[in-house]
Amino acid sequence: MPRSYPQAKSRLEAALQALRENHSRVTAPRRAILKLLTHEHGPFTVEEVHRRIKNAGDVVTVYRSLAAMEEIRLVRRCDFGDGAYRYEFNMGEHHHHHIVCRGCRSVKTLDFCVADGLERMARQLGYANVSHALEIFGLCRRCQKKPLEMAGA
Amino acid sequence: MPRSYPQAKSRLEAALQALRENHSRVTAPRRAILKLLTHEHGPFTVEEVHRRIKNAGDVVTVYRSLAAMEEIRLVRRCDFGDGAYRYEFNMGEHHHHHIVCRGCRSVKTLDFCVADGLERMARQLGYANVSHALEIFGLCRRCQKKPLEMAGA
DNA sequence: TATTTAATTGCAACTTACTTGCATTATGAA
DNA sequence: TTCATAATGCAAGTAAGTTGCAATTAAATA
Repeated sequence: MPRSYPQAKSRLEAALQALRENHSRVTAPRRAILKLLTHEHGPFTVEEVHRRIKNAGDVVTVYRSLAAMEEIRLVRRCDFGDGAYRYEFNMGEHHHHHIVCRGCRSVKTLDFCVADGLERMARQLGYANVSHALEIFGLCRRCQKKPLEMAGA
Repeated sequence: MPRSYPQAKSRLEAALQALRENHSRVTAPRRAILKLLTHEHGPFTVEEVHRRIKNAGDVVTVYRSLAAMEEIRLVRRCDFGDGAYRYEFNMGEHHHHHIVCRGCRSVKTLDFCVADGLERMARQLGYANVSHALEIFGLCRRCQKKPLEMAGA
């Protein structure tokens, strides 16, 4: 059940504005991609974005658009370790993490982070440009009842 | 500079024993792979393991051997988000994490974990079979001086 | 508004990491 | 020593993502 964000429209407008400010162009595919990402709870694989959108154009366009958006920090790429990267809208929102169901791949968002201390430590160890990736995996309640979907468990 | 583990030999013996106890067979490729993993500081990609070993046989064999070893928890797979999984020897050792240089891909091991609390929380939220993936990325001191290697930065 | 330029797209071909099927080989239990 | 079956090697196959290039088009400028 696609959950809609509040203020999705203004988020979309802000995103398009950010594109323009970065000498990127607002095209039909990009508009459609951002509409999906700002209106529904992701993250989405490239394939999902492409499938769910009418004017998203070629899949290659989706790849390239998302890469461009990631570069200007409109979108964040996450890695659930299952062979396909996922993208979620992340414009200035604070850092957060996910709990990912190994069965149905549903995602719960945690709005805090426990790894700030680790980043600080890495900086003290002399690293620059520090970041981190943290994902929690498990089997959600529904999937615990459906043994067949327990692929990755 | 490959750093050698203390007690590497006994670790290797224990690993071979674990193979046998799991109805797996000790073959030349597997012996060679485990020798590398127990004697040098990883983690290594499949390609690295294959390249560095004389009797490792076909790359397919390395893929299959490492997968088999992962299944019986002799080896842990980690994901630095750069398109190739890495494997490290991890036989009963406690859970830990890495700081990975985005330049040279060198790895520093942290012998503790901050995500236990998160796992507990996920379980309270109803998830079963909980695990997590956490990696820290940064540019190590050496790579900060060599701008050309800053590929992923 | 018309012109211009450079970003974006679509297509097709390619790369890379990894997997699978199957006949052959060889480990280790009996 | 025999023998079941685990593991290997080879070749072919996937699947995700990338690249080159000509055609298109957004938006800056005249």
